[in-house]
Amino acid sequence: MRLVAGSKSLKTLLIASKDEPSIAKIHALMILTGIFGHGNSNAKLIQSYARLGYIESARQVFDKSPQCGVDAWNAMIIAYSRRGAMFEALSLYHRMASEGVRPDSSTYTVVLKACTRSLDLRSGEETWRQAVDQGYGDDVFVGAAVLNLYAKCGKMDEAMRVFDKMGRRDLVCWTTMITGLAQNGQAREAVDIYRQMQKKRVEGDGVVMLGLIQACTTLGHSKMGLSIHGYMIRKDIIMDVIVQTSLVDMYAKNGHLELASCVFRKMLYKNVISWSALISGFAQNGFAGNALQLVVDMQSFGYKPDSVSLVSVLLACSQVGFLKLGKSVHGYIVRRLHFDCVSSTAVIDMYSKCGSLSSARTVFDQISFRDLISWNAIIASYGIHGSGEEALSLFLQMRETNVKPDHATFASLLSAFSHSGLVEKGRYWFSVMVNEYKIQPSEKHYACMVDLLSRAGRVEEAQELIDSMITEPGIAIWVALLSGCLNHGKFLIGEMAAKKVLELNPDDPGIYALVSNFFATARRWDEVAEVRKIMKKTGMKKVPGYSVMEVNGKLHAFLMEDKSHHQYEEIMQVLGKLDYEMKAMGYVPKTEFVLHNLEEEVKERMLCNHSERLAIAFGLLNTGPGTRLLITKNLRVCGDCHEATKFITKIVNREIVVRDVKRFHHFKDGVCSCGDYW
DNA sequence: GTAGGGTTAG
Repeated sequence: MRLVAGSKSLKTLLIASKDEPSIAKIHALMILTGIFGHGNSNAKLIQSYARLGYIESARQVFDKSPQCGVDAWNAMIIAYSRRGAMFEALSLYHRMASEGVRPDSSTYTVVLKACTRSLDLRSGEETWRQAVDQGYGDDVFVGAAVLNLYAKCGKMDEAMRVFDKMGRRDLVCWTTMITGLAQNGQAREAVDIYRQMQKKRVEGDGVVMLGLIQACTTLGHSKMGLSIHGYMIRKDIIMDVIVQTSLVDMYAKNGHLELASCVFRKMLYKNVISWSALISGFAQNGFAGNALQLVVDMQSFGYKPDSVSLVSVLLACSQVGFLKLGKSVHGYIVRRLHFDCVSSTAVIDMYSKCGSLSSARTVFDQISFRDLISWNAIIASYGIHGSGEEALSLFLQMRETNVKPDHATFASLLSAFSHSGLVEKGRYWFSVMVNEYKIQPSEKHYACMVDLLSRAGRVEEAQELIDSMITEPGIAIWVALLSGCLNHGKFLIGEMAAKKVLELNPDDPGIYALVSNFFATARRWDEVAEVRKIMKKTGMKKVPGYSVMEVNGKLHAFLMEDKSHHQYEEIMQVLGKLDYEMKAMGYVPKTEFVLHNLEEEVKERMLCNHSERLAIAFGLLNTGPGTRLLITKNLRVCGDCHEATKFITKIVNREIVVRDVKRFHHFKDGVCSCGDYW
């Protein structure tokens, strides 16, 4: 090998080197030629070692250098910071002063970055003060770094204060503000800053657009998202994989799954994150089947699902009650990936929604770190299974920890009380939430309380609570009151609630179905017709009810009156036989749960064709005697099916678990765990 | 000036 003398060419070689031995060779050459120790050659060596992850070798160069310039110190600090070794990065920075090396703009920038990575606000602010002292207060790089520190620590007020005082702002400073606001739930303010930026004639790039897209995602503002997308195309702004992924995410989260898929298909370079964005979009919008299919597709394209994409799979499993798949995903994450706080919470949620409350609890008890959301998940689990007492006991355990309950914790707790009919406990903890925790009750909390009271038949008290509200009660509250009135035959208050509901122009067909059910129960057929007319006019159709059941690791879905099933004849035979036996035991069909004004006999037929009945019959046909059946329904279970299922458990001597959109019903020996509160 | 701003999940 010919000796390469020039320091410049050695540095070029350094940049090209791909492994430790080749850097070491150049390192040796530098020592031989006497270049090492001059200029910033040691800084370049440190950078090269660090770039490939050889941080110990980098440190050796640093320690063995006769003297280190600021570049070498900076390179070493960056190396530690990138590796996540914040303590080493900071202690090097603190050592600089005693070794007589003056930090430069880069030093402050990278140290601030290190503090941001570890969310160390105190050290960050101290570094920022020192930077200002040393005359770097107007440096845009240092400025952007401190803005980002505040943004990542959730201190947007502080960021804004610094931003307002900045003499010079470049694109990165603007972007940091826009992204920071968007990620801290201040999406409108993010858009305001962008408008200011436009006024100053600063041209945005893809990263700015990404911040705006995130703002649209949280605002649910698909129109603006669409126009940003169009703007990028018109202005030829480069959309890399990150920007494109954020578009997929934005469209998917706003429910425009066709647009999301369209952007996704056109992406030339995809990665696991882009796949995950699309998968979670489908899962979150309730398209569990599509989400699961996408995971299969992803693998056939050579992408391995990671814990993030698997969390979406778990969500999909939760939605359809696919316990078998959920279990294997759980096993896979534990064995092969990182079972962190997020994935363990998703697993807890999956087990609980797939009917295995005890497995959910086991996972919860085993995990080493529990944050607010893990606690909320386990409390909510007991709630939907109707164990209000156990939900409360977990809440009391949570109070012993450092994790502070939030509005969602109380929403789950109150709803747990509601499902268990624990009215007094609900009243008590509602007041604790307000008085001790100073949590302003939201619409959701009021809805829970109204639900709790009116489920228990105390609709007058519920109405009093509504009257005490400072804010205008929203639709969820009137709906809760109305369902209570429907279940307890309180037609006077019910009528008032029904009118309020209709005034608020709900866009959910399920709500119209409830109003219509209410009037049907009151035998007010004119009003029923009126509601149906509104539904027709606004082009709304009742969401078709369906039930899903897993048998032998495969999912089977049933729609109401589903004749397409290959076992339809056998299913009808089973139902006919059950119907006969049920009636002999005293079962009377509750035909008031049918929407239409039809002949009694037709109504009865429609009832026994409800999707959950078909699923039960299918389960009885295809599983061994004594096997527990788990059925997942997309709507609330109807009152008649609820009654019938109780009879069926007695006849066939089986446990039947039905999960509806609100909670679990464990039917056994003619009784339901909900105690007929639901 | 490979120093600062960026993607998915409970």
